[in-house]
Amino acid sequence: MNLQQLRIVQEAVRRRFNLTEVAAALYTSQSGVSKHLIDLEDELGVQLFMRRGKRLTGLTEPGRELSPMVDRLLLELGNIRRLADHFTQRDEGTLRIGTTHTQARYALPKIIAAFQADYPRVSLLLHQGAPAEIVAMLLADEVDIGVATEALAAEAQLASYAFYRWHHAVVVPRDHPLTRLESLSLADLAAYPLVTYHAGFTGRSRVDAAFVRAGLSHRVVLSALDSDVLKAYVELGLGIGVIAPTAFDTRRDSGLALLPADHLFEENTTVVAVRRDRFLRGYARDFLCRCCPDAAAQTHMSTAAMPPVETAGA
Amino acid sequence: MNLQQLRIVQEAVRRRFNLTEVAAALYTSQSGVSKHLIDLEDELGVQLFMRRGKRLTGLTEPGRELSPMVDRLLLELGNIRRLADHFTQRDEGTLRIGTTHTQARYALPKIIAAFQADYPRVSLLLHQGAPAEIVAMLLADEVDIGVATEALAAEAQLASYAFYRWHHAVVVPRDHPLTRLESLSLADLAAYPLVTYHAGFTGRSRVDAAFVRAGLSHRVVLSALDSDVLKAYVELGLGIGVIAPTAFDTRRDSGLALLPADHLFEENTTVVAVRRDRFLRGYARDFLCRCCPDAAAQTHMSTAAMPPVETAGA
DNA sequence: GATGCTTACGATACCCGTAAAGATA
DNA sequence: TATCTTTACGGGTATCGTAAGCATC
Repeated sequence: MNLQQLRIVQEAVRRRFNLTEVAAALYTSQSGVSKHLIDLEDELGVQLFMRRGKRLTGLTEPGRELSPMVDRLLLELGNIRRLADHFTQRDEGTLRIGTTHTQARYALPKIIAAFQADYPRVSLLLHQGAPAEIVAMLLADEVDIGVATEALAAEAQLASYAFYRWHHAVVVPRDHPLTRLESLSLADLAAYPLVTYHAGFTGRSRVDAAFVRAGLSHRVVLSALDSDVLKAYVELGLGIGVIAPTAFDTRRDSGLALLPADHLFEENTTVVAVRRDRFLRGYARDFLCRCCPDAAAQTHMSTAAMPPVETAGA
Repeated sequence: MNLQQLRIVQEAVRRRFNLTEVAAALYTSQSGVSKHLIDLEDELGVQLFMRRGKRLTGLTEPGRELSPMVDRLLLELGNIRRLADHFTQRDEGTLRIGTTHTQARYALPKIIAAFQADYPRVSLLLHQGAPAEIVAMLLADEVDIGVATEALAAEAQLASYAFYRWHHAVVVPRDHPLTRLESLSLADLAAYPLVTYHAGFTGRSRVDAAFVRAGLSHRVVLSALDSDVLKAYVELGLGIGVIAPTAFDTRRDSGLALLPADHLFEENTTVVAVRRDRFLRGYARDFLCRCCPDAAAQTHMSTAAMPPVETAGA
């Protein structure tokens, strides 16, 4: 049994059992890949992959149980590699951030600019996606850090930290009747068609929940996943917008008015999350701390108690 | 980087950096061990071991952080091996149990006999030790299962399950004045010299706590770690015994009388524990379930290993 | 016929063990 | 001096890649 064999198992699962792809991904020959898998199955004495003729089609039951073990083992291998890099190339490397449009466009730029200034030798990679995709990216080790309002905090494998808290706000064309009200009520809003986020994005669930709780029925005439699109349609008069106020720029959005609605919708918390069992390079940890000062405490490091060096032998 | 190098790192830490011993333990040459460590440090670009001249004396800071990662990685490697054995040699192998004298002598025999009858091809290994040693054995992967009343439940890395609950009882010579009392009080006991367990054994802390709480001072004239020794001294008239009632055998201990004292001391729970992140072979899991029926739920298996401790956002 | 897996085979690199040398206590 | 680690060197083996052979779709 060796590490390359385990890497191949993992990659085979990820690539849906196409060994040609696996070989390409691992920069090796597919004949070697094939042999390694057969050797491993031989050594373990268990068939891990189901086959239809020569082609692999899936995992056997032992294979299904083995797969997460392999993942954890290789994750730990990555931790070792990262730990070494952490000490040798202190401020050099890559930081991969998975985030939603709204965060990438409005919440992160300031932090990223400051971070880049302090770590000029770190290249940043922004992977944009839906919250559920960000969770998947974190779990598959495709990004180091995830930022979103939804989905992250619910995943037990992730440690998430509060980035900022906010309430939805209402955006309307500058001359809209709602701008003349002293204070908004949900009933006022329900009278108009709404324009807001897709389900699963940027706190959409909170928006719906508020109306349901008030016994009002609202009509979402258009839902989209990014705030810019929403604002564009509000400007066209399609409906009134319910968006994250971070996404409102007084200067740029001069054709629109932002009406606070803190009292109407439940609070949202945008969080930054990392895989619990993954070692974070120094600069990655710093990035996390810049977003969430209260994350300074954690940092995973040596959580698992060192085996007592002393009582072992004799 | 390869698995052998990591095994060597782990063994070097356990053997306190004596590479000659490491080589012996891993059935290889010490020159190879030395080279592997140097190669690994080269590849990682970090010195892992502190050296005085040529001798290794300890871990550097990177080494200290790396060590637990290596342990987790190799634990996972063991899980893979065990999983394979689980499927190939279903009811064949070894079961290593770490336990205290009292459990080995009185609580386990019946279960072990039944187990052995059902799994004739499994060899059992009883490692006897103090509760703290049992914890160390579990963490160092020297035993599969631990049984004790103390120490186990307090360790976050272990999952422990209630085996049985009990209260301390009093043992006295057959004709002792205490046998004539309707019911015992702590004050009655405090009048005599006591014979009971060592600190850290079989609920000793509960015994002391009871007297302290009652504002009484008790004198332990002899403490020992096994119940048989205690009973012998009680029989000699050295003092009255406070022991686990499991350890009393009406026929064999005919020179003694057992006086219940459920109302005097707090309840103890003897537990069976396993390392959380360790895969249990089928028969090992069965043994656990025979002791603790409510352990049937757990079993680690495909449940993404819960990383130790730390919670964060919500 | 295109794609994908396995087998065969030769070159390379890696790993191990013996032996000798160097360092430490 | 005895113990321990490193370096040197040679033999064996495992790994890898190319190429050919087959199965699947």
